Amino acid sequence: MHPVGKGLMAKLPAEGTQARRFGKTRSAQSTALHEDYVELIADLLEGEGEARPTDIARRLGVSHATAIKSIARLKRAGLATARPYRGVFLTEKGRALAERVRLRHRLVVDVLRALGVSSEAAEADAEGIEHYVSEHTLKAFAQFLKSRA
Amino acid sequence: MHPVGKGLMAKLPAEGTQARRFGKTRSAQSTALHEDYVELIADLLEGEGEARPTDIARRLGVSHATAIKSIARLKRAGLATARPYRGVFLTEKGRALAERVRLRHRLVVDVLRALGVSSEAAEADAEGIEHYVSEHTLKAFAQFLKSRA
DNA sequence: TTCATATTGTAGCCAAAACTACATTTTGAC
DNA sequence: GTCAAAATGTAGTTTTGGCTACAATATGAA
Repeated sequence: MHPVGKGLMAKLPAEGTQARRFGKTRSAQSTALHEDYVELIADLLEGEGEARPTDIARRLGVSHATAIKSIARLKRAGLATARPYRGVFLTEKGRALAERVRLRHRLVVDVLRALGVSSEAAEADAEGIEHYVSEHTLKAFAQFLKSRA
Repeated sequence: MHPVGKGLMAKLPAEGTQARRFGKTRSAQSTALHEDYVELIADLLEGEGEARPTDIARRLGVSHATAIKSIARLKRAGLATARPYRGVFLTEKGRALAERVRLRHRLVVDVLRALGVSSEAAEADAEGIEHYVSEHTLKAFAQFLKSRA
């Protein structure tokens, strides 16, 4: 994927605490969109049997042109396949990503709800939050949920 | 706060569950950068007495040219002031935003730590997560922390 | 005071993600 | 089988956020 960041985290000054608090966010942005699309496509394929650009666009709240362009990027990234007028499908890599994203999404929602956030807000916020939860934090979330089950 | 979202959630198809799970994320992206910059500038002003573009760039891990462009956007947004070769300052609005961002950041970090996430991971993840935590969720976080104090 | 160096600023390029407007293809009703 | 409507695709524009390369300004040592 190597979105943009090449020598980003390379020579950080390491002066004090807030030196490395930033940086990762930037290259993660593009990943977030991929994840949203892949997650939705997986949902559509399961629920409707097919994932058409118009449905994707409607669900994401963007124009169909935007959706089609993003799907092209997904293809370039090796996450999806799509032939003109034939709908969108996920590659093996895409399916794996979708599965990971889905698990993570559920975990984040569950944690938020456990903390007293309403279902609606939990769903809404998780959509943004989930893209920034590291593996480490994810594990902590799982353990927390298990401990209070 | 009303970050950007105007008519986004307006005419959603409301078909089933995952209809409104997306959308907000998109327009929130630009806000996140503003928040990062304002937060950092406030830190620098407090800690160093001044916020120079080069320091900002280094801390954010971007080139100084990028930082300067972003500072220009901050100015356009009424969050900062800056005169050539004179450093960057925050407007009243900018300071208010910085304060809100800082509070929220601390709250997110504290919650993550309370859930068993290490300090380092909590700091790192919070940097991404914080931009997507709604007021509602923020309140729940505060209450959760209070309840287990 | 001069001048090298560091800082700051400007210009120009690129890719992503959004849009509108227009063109093409499919599909379903007839 | 035709043809209108819906779906899909394409083109061109904008803003953001990133970069490199180059120009201009400050600053500090000598």
